[in-house]
Amino acid sequence: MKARLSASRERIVAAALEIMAEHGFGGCSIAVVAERASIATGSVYSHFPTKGHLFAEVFRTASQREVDAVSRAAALETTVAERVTAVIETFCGRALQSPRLAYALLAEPVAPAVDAERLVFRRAYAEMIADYVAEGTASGELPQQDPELTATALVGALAEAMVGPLAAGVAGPNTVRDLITFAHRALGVST
Amino acid sequence: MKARLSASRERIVAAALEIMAEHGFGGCSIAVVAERASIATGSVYSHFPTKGHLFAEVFRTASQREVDAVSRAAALETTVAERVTAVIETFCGRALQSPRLAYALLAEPVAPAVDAERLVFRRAYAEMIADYVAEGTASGELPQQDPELTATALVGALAEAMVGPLAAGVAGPNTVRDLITFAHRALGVST
DNA sequence: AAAAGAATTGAACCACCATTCAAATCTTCG
DNA sequence: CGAAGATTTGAATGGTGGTTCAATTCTTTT
Repeated sequence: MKARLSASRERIVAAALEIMAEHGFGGCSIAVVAERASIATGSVYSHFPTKGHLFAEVFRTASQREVDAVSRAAALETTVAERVTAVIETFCGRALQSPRLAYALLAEPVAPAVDAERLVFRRAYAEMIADYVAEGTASGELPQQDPELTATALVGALAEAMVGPLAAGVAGPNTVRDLITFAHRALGVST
Repeated sequence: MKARLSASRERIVAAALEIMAEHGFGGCSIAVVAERASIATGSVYSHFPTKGHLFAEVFRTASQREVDAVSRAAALETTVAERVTAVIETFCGRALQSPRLAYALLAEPVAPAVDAERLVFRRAYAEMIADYVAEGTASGELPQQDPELTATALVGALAEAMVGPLAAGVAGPNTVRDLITFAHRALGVST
């Protein structure tokens, strides 16, 4: 019984995730999500108070997955330079693999309730990077700087550099390599 | 007669600009704009086919103004480093002076038709900066790099670094200074 | 000054979609 | 098995706000 309840809740989220990865948030009406989850539209409201709550959770789930993947990749490395390289390669690699999803998470116009989650998403990246930068300045690998600001700016740089390729459907073969160079220079990695 | 026509067209755009600078695009319904312009709601449609067209033009007008101001400031300088400094100072200074407008242009969720103009807006900045970067690599002031990518990444970095302060209403006193340092490092300006 | 044409008015229309709720179905327990 | 309670159904509701259009007002022309 409880199982059935949480099962259909998960089916709703899963259905919404699929649709959003295919068509973005724009294609996600309650009716469409309910149909994909094989339940009635009204039943969605047994599990979520409003559409905003549902899609906030969907956004959170999808973005957590991304942050985790990037975080895991970075953790395998040791120097700040290597970690930032891993962050960029993973971030860009995944974005180019699932462009519709990446666009939805990074840039698609959405309702304010969902937009708030996007700030959290970007801050999660920024905090991860800020930690590495702080390590680097502490150890002397990097010159003195405000880790928060550097990290925020880097996240912005990555996101912006991806939006074009995501819209166009392709990235130049050197985009990722050049972004890594950009980031290393910006951090002050000694060459 | 013709004068009257284009006069009220301009009044519509001016009214929409005011409202958007005060309340963002969210506060801009056709009815509100028409009222501020002292015309009937229906009359808006004698000048613009749809709401999207109107606000695309409004967005274009506002952003052109910003790009021009930044461009003018940069043109007064000579080295790439100084020009980029001028770009950042002008960009951030104006954004912090008119936070509601800056937020609307940079980050506010909007209809897709208007969103398309945002890409143009950001590209205009990126192209300006790309020209300077190309100059710099040609003259040897900067190391070899892809000017387009560097410029795009810098625009993203600036925008992202401003969103927080715009939402909070204030920027740390060192934000602009640190952003300039970030940009100079990223470009490879020799210290 | 009057007729023809253009522009303006603003209330009504309509499409869209989130949200609701009474009826039907299913689950649990005496 | 049958009653009580919980869940699901999906058609109906409602709010929002862009868009339309017949009636009106203004401008131009003769």
